[in-house]
Amino acid sequence: MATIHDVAQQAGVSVTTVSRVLNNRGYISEATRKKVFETMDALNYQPNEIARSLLRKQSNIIGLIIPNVSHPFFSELASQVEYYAYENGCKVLLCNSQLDPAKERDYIEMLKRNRVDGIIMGSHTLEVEEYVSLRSPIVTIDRRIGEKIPFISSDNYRGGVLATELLIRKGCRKLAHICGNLELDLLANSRSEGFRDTADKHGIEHMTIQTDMNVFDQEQYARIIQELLDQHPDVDGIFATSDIIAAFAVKGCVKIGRRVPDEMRIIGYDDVSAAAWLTPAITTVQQPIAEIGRLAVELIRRQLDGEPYEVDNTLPVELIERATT
Amino acid sequence: MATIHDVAQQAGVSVTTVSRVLNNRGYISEATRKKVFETMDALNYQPNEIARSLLRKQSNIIGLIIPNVSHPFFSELASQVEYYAYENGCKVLLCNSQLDPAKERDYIEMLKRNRVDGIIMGSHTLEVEEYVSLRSPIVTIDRRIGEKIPFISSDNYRGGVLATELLIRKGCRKLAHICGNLELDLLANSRSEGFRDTADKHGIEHMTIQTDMNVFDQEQYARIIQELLDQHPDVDGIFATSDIIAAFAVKGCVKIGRRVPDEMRIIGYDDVSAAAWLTPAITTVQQPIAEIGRLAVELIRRQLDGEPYEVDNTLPVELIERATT
DNA sequence: TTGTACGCGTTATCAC
DNA sequence: GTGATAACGCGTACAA
Repeated sequence: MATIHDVAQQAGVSVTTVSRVLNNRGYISEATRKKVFETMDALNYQPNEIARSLLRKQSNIIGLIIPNVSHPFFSELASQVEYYAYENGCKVLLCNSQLDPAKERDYIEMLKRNRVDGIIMGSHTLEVEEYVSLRSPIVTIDRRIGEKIPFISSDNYRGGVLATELLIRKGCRKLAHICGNLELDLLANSRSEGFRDTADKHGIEHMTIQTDMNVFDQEQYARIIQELLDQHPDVDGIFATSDIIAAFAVKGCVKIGRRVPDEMRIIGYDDVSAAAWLTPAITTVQQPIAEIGRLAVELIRRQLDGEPYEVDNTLPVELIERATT
Repeated sequence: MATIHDVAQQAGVSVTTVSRVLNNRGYISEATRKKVFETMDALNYQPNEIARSLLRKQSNIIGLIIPNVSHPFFSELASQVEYYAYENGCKVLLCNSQLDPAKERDYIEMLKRNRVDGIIMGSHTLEVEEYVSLRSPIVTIDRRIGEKIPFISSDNYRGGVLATELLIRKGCRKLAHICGNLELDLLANSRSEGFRDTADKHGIEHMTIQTDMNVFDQEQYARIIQELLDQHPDVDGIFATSDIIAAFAVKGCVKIGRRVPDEMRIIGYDDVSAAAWLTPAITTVQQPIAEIGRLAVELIRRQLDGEPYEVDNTLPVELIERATT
């Protein structure tokens, strides 16, 4: 692959001149500029970004660490992050932690060694201390890990309240809430609090079921739903912490002939696109995924540029009523 | 951030020595090795991969260009690619082309400038010539672009045959096939041939509907289905080119009271995980997504290492019968 | 308007 | 066993 020297030699100028036309800096005569451009594409020259990065001490790469892109919520988030990163001239390095602390740690170190501009953390299996040691700009999604480290999350508590109130308003008498593993220190856990508080306030019987820490374990979802329907036949309303789990709840009901929404009302969380095209379409609490992605990239950039930024970025949620309630 | 010089100075040795312990090369006394290691984590030293890459002329980065990760098929593919890349000590750069030729071209050039180890092309909006010019190892998914460039695809023709035969066997009298835009030069187009040939062979009436070139345009899917059901009420079997489109077909039927599978049989393609947890679960032609991802990474590595490799990697498909047939 | 020389952080080569 | 030094490809003072 041709280097800047090759171009310079071929064009009969110095490397400085080539560099100048490349970066459009300083004064150069129209003649040399043209000649340089010509030899550049004659040689099919592509400037070596690695050398540039080394010099500038910036890679223009953003690391995105999430449990797994194959989960609809994270795939949509990744899509948005990529979109806004591209708009800002950045590249996205995709890291699936699988919620494995070793892999997450490994990825963090890899990103540091590669001098990424910043890290968007959507996976949180490590202790807070491990993150603060890294100096590079960081943004967390759905977890607070320090006084000055910006985090983005939807208004989880309010989401829990909205969902629960809807179920109660629709006449549910006994509620179940299926959430992620509460051992993980996530802001999403507030959904459970919102659920509990609201049910208590209305004097409605309720229960909460945690999933394991595995990523997106569909068999587990099916099993949990089945056990719930089996052991608590009087439950007539479910608030699931994701649309996928809600979909499994629907499936479990259909399987045993429980009619949705007449005999069982179900509500999810996230509003991934699947929630809309499922049959029946799932009532859900919408997170503003595009805004989360946009903000994540912006917060990295702001830290990089030394601009002021908000630490607490709690975004509003919206209840989307569809066919399962 | 500390450099190798800082470590050397602090430890009272030369940079060469530090480099040696870092890479475990040559002979070094146990004493110095220990001392170097100590100062390394005292300074929280992380070797600069960018400098390494510059020297080695290898970045250990694989570029993955796909239409959009938010599409379930590509999100699952991306997940697998990341999995196997990680196993091979590689990183994955995520590039969504949005099926926009300008963005795809832009990403290709970016990847070249960043001297990636190889490119996995899952988006194909450009002419063949534009790909062959890049020297770096490349693997295409679902498109053949040259005699020596390896491609991976499922056995699309056979998938089309299997799906169509099933519909016919189940008693369908008039079939509709919804495929992607046939302007795109994709091997997936063979599914349509398999469909047509099989229907012809059995003397079954059939029609084919193309979608636009937009990525994952859900409103379009809904519209196409509605028009189909509206204008061709006698169609009683649909072969969709993706599970998502199949899901929209189910939704459209439910909406107008057409019972699935009694009055309308529907079959998708891919077998993304959603196909299993949808209600009803979707009958589909399974692509071996994990194997595609594994192979893609391996083919990059083989080209890099100068090992022999297969050009035609057509993988077997499997018909998965579920509730929509 | 253009060229020379140095440094970015590493590793490989050769010398001691 | 260990240390100087020259690359890798580029950008930028500084000089001309």
